[in-house]
Amino acid sequence: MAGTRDGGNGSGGTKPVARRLLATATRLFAEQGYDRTSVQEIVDAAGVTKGALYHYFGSKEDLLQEVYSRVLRLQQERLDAFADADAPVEQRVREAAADVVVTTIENLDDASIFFRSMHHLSPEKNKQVRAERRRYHERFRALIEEGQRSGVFSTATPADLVVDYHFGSVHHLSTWYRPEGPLSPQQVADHLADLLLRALRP
Amino acid sequence: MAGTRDGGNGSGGTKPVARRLLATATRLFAEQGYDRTSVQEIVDAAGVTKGALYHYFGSKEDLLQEVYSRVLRLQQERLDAFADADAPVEQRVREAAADVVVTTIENLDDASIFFRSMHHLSPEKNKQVRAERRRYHERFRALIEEGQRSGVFSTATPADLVVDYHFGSVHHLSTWYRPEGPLSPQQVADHLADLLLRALRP
DNA sequence: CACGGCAGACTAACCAGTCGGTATGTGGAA
DNA sequence: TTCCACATACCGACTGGTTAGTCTGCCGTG
Repeated sequence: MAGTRDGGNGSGGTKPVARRLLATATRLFAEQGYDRTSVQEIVDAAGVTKGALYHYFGSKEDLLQEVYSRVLRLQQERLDAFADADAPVEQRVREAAADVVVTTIENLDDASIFFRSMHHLSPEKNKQVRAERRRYHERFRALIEEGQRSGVFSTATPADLVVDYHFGSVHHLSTWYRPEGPLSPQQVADHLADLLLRALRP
Repeated sequence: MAGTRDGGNGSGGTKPVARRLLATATRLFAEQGYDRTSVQEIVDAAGVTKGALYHYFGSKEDLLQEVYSRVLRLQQERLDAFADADAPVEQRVREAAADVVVTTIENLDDASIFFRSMHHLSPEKNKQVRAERRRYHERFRALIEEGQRSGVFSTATPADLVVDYHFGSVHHLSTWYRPEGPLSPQQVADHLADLLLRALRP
């Protein structure tokens, strides 16, 4: 039934038109929100028609989910790499905390869609996204707990709350960060990671 | 032209029906999002008809703006009170930081609407809301800067970023906080304020 | 009787998704 | 080489359904 439809598969060879459609949709969703963006607008901006869009994607919602899974995959991979590295906990946390800030800023459109439009997904897809998000959260929490057990981090705050505290600031980036501002992504990331580490000092 | 329309004025004597409509709309917007909630749903849930709603409000968007201005008014008042108090900076920051967490949790519906649906407002109204938010932000920043100047807070991070860091976590509350969870609003608030203060230690 | 408060049918606009049709490309048989 | 069969890629008019907002009129109260 799916024909050439591009479900939500791995990475590899997506067709140029499909890629352009997804990129255009991402931009428009970020600018105007999911509900305020019509399928017609997307195909017009991408220079094709509805026939093309529905040839590659099953529904408007599928476009949204594609954005999510791309972001989640990317960030999970990066977190795993930093967490598994061979370095002191303190440094691994700092690098992971800073990295998620940089990649979030570099994909600010995806991020703002992610945090603003998740509730537009159908219950099943929403559940799936939440599960992936939890996996990410747990991985980060484990890292904090490791530091707390080994005594380099304070145990004054439950690790769960610490993670939510930091990801709050990441979440918030799309609200206030502007590329034309005075701070580079890396500078912002270093500051935010520093705040986290300072808060965790015993 | 406005007749009995309730623009977006002060506090005082709003009619019961108008209050019920606003409360119902707030709940539905928080549950389903602004765009996914039809005016028909709101009036059905409130036990009236469209005639009543458009008698008291000029448009669906006006309902949204009412939610915003109520929250902003409340939080600005409280921040001013804490900031103007006669106490050491450290304590004033701690109390203000904790208070905004408590009041956000106590009005979690308003908060999630606020952070998720601001982009649904028309440009003018959006601008107005942003201006009020900036006022709030600046007040908080001034407090941090005062502490930095007097040496009780580290100057390692620009005050602006510190404010965004903390409000990120406040913003984020509506994503993860659940009333049935293990922590009371006050406990969460104390933890988050503590994290902020610990991060600011010189 | 005048008017605020509200009912509810109505309208004009819009939108996601469908579907029959067309163009382009590819591989194999004659 | 020519021609046919078939699939992929895409077009765009159309449909069924929904929505915000309007408008006419009723009804109880002062």
